[in-house]
Amino acid sequence: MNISEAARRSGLSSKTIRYYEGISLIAPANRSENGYRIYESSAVEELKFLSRARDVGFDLDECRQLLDLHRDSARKSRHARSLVLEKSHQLQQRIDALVAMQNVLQDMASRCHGDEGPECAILDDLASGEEHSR
Amino acid sequence: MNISEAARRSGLSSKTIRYYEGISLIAPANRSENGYRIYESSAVEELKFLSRARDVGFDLDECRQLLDLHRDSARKSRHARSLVLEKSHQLQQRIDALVAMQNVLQDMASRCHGDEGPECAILDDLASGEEHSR
DNA sequence: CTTGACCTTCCAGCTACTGGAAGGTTTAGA
DNA sequence: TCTAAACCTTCCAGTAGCTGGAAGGTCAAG
Repeated sequence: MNISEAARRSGLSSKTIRYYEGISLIAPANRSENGYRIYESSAVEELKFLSRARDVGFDLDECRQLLDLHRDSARKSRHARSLVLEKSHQLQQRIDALVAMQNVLQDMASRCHGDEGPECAILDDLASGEEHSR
Repeated sequence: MNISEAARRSGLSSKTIRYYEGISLIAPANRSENGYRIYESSAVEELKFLSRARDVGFDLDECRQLLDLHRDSARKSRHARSLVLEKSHQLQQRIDALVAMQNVLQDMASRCHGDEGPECAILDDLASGEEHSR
């Protein structure tokens, strides 16, 4: 199949597939006579794997490691597990940070009249660096 | 004061301050005879404002709008409020997405032995695209 | 007079793509 | 048979928000 069909089946864009090939995340696709890339369903499986790994938050370097494990029949599952736990921890930290930001925003909004006047708790807060009661 | 002192007081790096000047987020600093940038405390206040706005999740374009409002004595507080509510909404969406990812990771990790063997629920999930219980 | 800590400008690189230009190929239809 | 649409190719540039580093000027202390 051509690249657009592989894209459709994998959930990635054609651009992304070429990009992944460019950075050697996947093996170079075979080419047909006219120079078009050809994909087997096994290649599409790898693309799907990548798409899912990206979806749950892994960066491309981590995807590379996961793909290596996926391909390695002598792998040890603790390697995959440790990648997942580490990523889960990172996500939790990002979530905590975002929630903290959101609390500040909500607090600001709750104290701002939001009317036609210039008085504004939000701008005052940003200007003064006032502490917020969580 | 010199740039490093302004950096120390504002919580930004010298590099970042120069960058903000480069993209015209702040006015060009006056220069002393030797060409060094000089900062008044009023400039430091603007830098602090930016630092805080970045901290709660605003991107540089939004910071620019907030700074414009901050400087405008005829501003309307509903403009600031609407920026905050919109940002809050965006943060909530990002949080929801990250939480969903984290749930998937936790589920994967819970079903993976994480031992010396090759059998691995994580890699199987990524390979198969299996649905996860929430 | 040297050392170290500042300062300057400018250029490159980071992530993970995406958009677009310029051009070749294929296929369906008038 | 011509043409238009819809593919495909490569390559280059841009995105956000800095950060690192090179090459060089300045300044204060010892």
